[in-house]
Amino acid sequence: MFEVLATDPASKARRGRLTTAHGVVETPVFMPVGTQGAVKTLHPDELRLLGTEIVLGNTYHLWLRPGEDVIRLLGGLHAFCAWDRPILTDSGGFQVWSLARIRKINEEGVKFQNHLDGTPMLLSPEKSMEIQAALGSDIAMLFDECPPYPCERDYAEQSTALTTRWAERCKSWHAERAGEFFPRPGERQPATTKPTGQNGITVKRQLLFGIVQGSTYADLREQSARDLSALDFDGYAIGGVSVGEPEAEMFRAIEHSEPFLPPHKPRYAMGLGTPPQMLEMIARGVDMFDCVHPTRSARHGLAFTPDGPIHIKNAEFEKDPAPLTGDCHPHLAPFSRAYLRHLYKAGEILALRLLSFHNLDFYLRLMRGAREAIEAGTFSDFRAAFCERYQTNRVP
RNA sequence: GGGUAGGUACCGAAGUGGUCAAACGGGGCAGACUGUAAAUCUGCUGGCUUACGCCUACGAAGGUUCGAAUCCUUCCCUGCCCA
Repeated sequence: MFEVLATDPASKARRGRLTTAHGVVETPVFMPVGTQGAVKTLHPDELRLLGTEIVLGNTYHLWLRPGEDVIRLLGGLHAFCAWDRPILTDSGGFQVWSLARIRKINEEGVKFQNHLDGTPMLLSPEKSMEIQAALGSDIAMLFDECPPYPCERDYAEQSTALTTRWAERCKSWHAERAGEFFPRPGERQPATTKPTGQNGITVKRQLLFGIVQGSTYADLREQSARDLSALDFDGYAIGGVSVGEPEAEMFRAIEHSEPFLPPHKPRYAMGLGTPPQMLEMIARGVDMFDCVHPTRSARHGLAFTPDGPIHIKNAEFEKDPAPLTGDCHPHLAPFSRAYLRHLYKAGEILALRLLSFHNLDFYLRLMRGAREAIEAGTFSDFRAAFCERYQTNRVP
């Protein structure tokens, strides 16, 4: 399922290949976020044009609307949103943390009122697994409890233990029942489009990833990583990051978890990060990322460039004839900064689409660059050069 | 020509004696955004000043008053109605 193809001599960076039911994912990889079954503003053709290998969907949001039954009836999430490449679904644990107003966590699961109409609901490990199986994602995330930052030691300890117990329940349910949903009875084998490479491996089941918690406590991170490793998941995420903690804590969360995860399984840093952060994470042994930053920031007028992000709405670009970057994607190359600024300020939807496309291109290209650098054994130079330019040469 | 309603900051629009450099929108300028309740949110927006503060300002000019965007006089301009 996951092969490590090359490693960087000067860091923990790995070049890998993850095989799922809907195709191969080359790592390190960035996964655009498509919470409600859509990467906001973009057509699947555009995602393919970008070379997107895998996208995210969200259990919580799709459960509430339109409901997993609807999606199952329409042929599963891939068919529903016309995306034939891999999909990873997040379990809903994060949403329970981030938006459910009134929530009560107990051993069984989380009781809360949903954000749409306040209906009382219960999300449990089994329910999350069931929804994800019904959606038919290639990778399901286990249902965890994402503690806030900062987090008291006592709470973190209990929360981490709970996540581990839930992990066992997720695994049991998944092992016993996911097959009823996935692969879907009668579903024809997906016409897998393998973005790069072919490895002859076929996967006919939904993969399941564990999520390491432990907040900012090194020993809890270690314990969590060890406990989850013992459960033998297909991959391991590091959770409880991107919840408002300082960047240093984010890196420490990785450093405290990674050594205790099996080296032959993919590692996924949930919800991260900025371009330099991702390279730092790769150097610490992370293989997979997802983040709303490139797409949300795009909708707010931020465009990524090798010299750092720029606010396209700023007056300095009013008459700037240059494209966003010197080596723009051909899809974006015809457009000047002045035009993009105009579109944004005029409230034209096209601005949001073009900037989303551009930012994802920037992220995906950064990952391709990292992969090539790891293969070439030059990742450390690549990382240093990128970060140096990104952070110091802010040029309009 | 007569009547009538008005002229407030970049625009629209409140305010009708002191707490007004003037509410609120828009526009403009800047910032934030990390497992997406986000095409969202925040700050600034007369001049000088780090600030205290000072200066200039509610069509124009005079006046009343301790004090005027607010009251009085005249003038200029605009909308509408009548001739």
